[in-house]
Amino acid sequence: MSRFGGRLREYPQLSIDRFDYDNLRARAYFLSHCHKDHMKGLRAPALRRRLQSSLKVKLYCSPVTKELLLTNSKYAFWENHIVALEVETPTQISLVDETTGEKEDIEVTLLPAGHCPGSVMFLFQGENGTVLYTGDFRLAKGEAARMELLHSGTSVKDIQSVYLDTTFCDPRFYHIPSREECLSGILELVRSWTTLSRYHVVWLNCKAAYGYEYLFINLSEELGIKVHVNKLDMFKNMPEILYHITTDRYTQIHACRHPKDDDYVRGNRLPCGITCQNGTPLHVISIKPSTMWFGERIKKTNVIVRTGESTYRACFSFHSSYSEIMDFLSYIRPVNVYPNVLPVGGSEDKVMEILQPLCRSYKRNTEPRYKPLGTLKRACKRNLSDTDEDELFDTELSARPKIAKYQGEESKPSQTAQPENAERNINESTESYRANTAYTSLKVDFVDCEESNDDDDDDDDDDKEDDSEKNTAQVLSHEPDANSIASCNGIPSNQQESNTDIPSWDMFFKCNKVDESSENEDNFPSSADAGGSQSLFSDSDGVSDSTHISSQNSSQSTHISEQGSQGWDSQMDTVLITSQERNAADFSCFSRGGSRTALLSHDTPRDSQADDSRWKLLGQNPSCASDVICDLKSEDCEKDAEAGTAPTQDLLVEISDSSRTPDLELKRDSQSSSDFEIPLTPDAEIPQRDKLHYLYKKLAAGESIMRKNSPEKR
DNA sequence: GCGATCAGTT
DNA sequence: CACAACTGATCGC
Repeated sequence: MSRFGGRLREYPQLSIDRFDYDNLRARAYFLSHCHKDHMKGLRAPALRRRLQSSLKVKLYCSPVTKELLLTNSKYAFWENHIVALEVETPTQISLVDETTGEKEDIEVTLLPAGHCPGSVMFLFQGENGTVLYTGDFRLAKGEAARMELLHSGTSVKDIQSVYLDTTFCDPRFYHIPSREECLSGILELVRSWTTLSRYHVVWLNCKAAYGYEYLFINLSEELGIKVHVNKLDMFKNMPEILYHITTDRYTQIHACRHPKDDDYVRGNRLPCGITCQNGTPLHVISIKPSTMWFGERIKKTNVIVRTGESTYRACFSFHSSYSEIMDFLSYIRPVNVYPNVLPVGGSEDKVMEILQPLCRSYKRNTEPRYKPLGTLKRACKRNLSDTDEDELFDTELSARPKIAKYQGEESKPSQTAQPENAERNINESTESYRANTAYTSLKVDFVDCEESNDDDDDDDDDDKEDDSEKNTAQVLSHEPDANSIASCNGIPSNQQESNTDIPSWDMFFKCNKVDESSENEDNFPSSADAGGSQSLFSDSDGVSDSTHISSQNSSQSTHISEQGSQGWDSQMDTVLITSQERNAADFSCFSRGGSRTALLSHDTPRDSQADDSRWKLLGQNPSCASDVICDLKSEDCEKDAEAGTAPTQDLLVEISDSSRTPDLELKRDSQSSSDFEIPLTPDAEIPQRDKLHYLYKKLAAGESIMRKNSPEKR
């Protein structure tokens, strides 16, 4: 929850996302998105009075945010004071003090934030420097590098300060599965249930906030089932969304709410009141979107967890993970950074310890030489291409490559950020700090790959969380490795980036990233094991697994079939889908295909240019580049998709997928995995071109390999 | 009576 | 698991 006071140090005459106290005297207001914690004071009598006596005070926001706001009658009085600014369109605004006549101009640019429909970041440029207020955001790694308006030419703009969404700025939240991974997991779960009969329905236990729309859209598009919601008038002018939601209760997917909805659902009644259709009782399962995170080393990657007989928890996050935040900030490299949010158990000091080393102001102290201003520069297109190549060959650690790229491209690569960080840290003296920061950027990407070396430390953290799993965890751990490796090899990474570009909901949000981590729910030995084996690449397991898995699958299928009761409870409970799996699974295909199309403009059937713009408003714009990559990916995806088994099987399939994934990969993986858990094997780290080529060929041939999504991160 | 705040719940 | 919201109690204008 935002605790930002509303004003920037550099431009105190503006108020952003806060409208009370001193903000009542602002010369201009800005609203990043329509969540209540960013709207404090927005409908207070005091502000309302001020508007009535002012001709010049305006509230600036994205077109979508304006629409959502004005649909609520409580904010209707803003109607003549709201100015919708197109996303990614620099706009000059005159700030006039109505009492003194004093005037100042400032340029503001809205950038897609990927948090919820209409969410944006504000980039201000004026006399006191360039300042970026992120609002709440979820951007996958590398996305900042693709935002042209954050650049001047091929380099990142000189940004004085960043006011940052630090919701998950804690190493504990190192990794959060990508939107795609989460979406694919949910999709397959919903598919598996709703295909059992028309009386099998799913209730998505979403809170009232905006932000789940892309989930509804994707489920609707993939399954052909509209989502029941309480109201949809706020989307009346957003056909892309409107088309996929309904107020007709007789649909198989519900996201409706009721004060006692949990009780209702427990009683097999939907929040909208229905319990049966055509005299036939409904079979309801509930899926609660919630944030799941994984430490750097965590191995499990389940994005769906069964929490009861008919209840599930699905990974979902509106905010960037720790590694995403670090990637973002390390790319921007502002002079200063200010947290907008205090992480749950954290203090401002702690957050600053993590963030400051990534700022230029901090650097100076320790190392002047290392990244002077603007080291991170990366053109969009370039990035993509670079990434591809790099990933493929660069090496080993996808992560490094990235960093290297960022910094390296311009300044010489001599050393990456690490040195600096390390030094700084030392100076600063904070250890934890060091660990966090130093690695963060780097690790993020490669942790898995390369690092078998480094990580040890990190791992520890993860372990805490994972504890329960342990044994399984180990197995699982392999998985991550595999992934990482794979990614390292480059394929995944490429995919990732491309993915980022591609995802269908891109329009809405950019996602990307994939990782592997794993997590959760432990317990189910059998399932867990399976999971472990699942690792796409996981090697050794792979073989045995497949068998094993198959059994599980069957169990799952059973489960899914509904009653589950028997066999699966024990095994299934926890189950579920690992991110990896998903990646491999169709979803990735879809997303890519879709996204890609989206970019191309197929995306949604109706998308046309107009739509595109709208989507941008909603969340993000299709990233610029990706095309080439996208294509490649898409192909892969398609192939994969084809290869993919029947939809219903997905859950099962996914698991199996991982297992089946490819021997080839397994080999590597095995190495990698072994590296991970055990010592490092140098070999493992360094991908070899031959292998890479081999894998590529396979991909080209449509043969299964690793999942494509996995990519980005490492 | 309305609004803001806080605690508790989901 | 955290989040964004809602509910209800309390307090002040």
